[in-house]
Amino acid sequence: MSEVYTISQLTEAFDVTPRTLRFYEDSGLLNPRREGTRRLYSPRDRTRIKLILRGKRLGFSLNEIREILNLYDEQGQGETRQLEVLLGRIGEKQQQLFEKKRDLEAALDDLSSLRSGCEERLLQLRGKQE
Amino acid sequence: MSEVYTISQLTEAFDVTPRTLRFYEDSGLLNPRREGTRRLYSPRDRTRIKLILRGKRLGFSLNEIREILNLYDEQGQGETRQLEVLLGRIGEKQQQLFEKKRDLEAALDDLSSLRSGCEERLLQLRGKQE
DNA sequence: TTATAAGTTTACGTTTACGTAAAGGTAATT
DNA sequence: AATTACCTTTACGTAAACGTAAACTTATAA
Repeated sequence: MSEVYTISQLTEAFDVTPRTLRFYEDSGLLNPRREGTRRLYSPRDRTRIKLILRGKRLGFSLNEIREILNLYDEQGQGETRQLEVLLGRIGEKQQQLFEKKRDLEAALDDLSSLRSGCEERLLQLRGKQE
Repeated sequence: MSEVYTISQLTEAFDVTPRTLRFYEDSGLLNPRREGTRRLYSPRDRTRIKLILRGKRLGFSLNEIREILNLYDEQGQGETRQLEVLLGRIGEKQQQLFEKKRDLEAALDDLSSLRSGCEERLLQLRGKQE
């Protein structure tokens, strides 16, 4: 359980280049501490990278991903009003994800139909052939 | 049931600019017929636009989307070998979508947990307050 | 002690997916 | 006849998300 990671450990783990992690840092998505000039990433940084990359795979921009990460950050400040606002923003993001889920399921349905059609056609062709 | 659409009809329907549709055409994703110089889009073009935009929302690049559209196109050429290859490619795309679905569900789970935590915290605060 | 490996900053380059004029054609109103 | 609406092509501009090269530092290995 090493508490910290070097940049190369994380680039290997997530299959990204150093440039990518530095770019995310420039964009304000990561904040590794420094040992001299070297970056040292914490487990927290690591999970943030995981969230960033997952967000990218789902088609979110880095700006949208920043909003999501902020949700996790602002959770600590336990002030009633803050929490209420936060809950609203969480709800919006959930809504966005639900919409994506609908899109995804529609796409899966389309591909299933296409597949069925092909399989059927293939059976017919093989029937004729024998 | 008008069989054809002008560019402005489709830009309104899908909330995109003319530039976007022309760009998709330049990219080889659409092929509207022409009446003189004007573009006339068929129902087929229309459904292709729908597929393109859905693909974009799911984080696919236009190149990846082209691959998907090609699956639909090549379906007609009923030659056994062709269909077998096609079925393989359909399977790959389905696989990609399943992976995205896993990502999506993980993201939804995370947000649900975050939400629960906030709601719990909020209840505690309101308990103290009264 | 001199490579070698791993890290750093700086800065220009590149791809994708369009945005945004500019300059013009055509068809229906006014 | 001239305005208006809608369309066209051409072409340069732009934001996002990095890639890539150059020039340099620091620590470990040979």
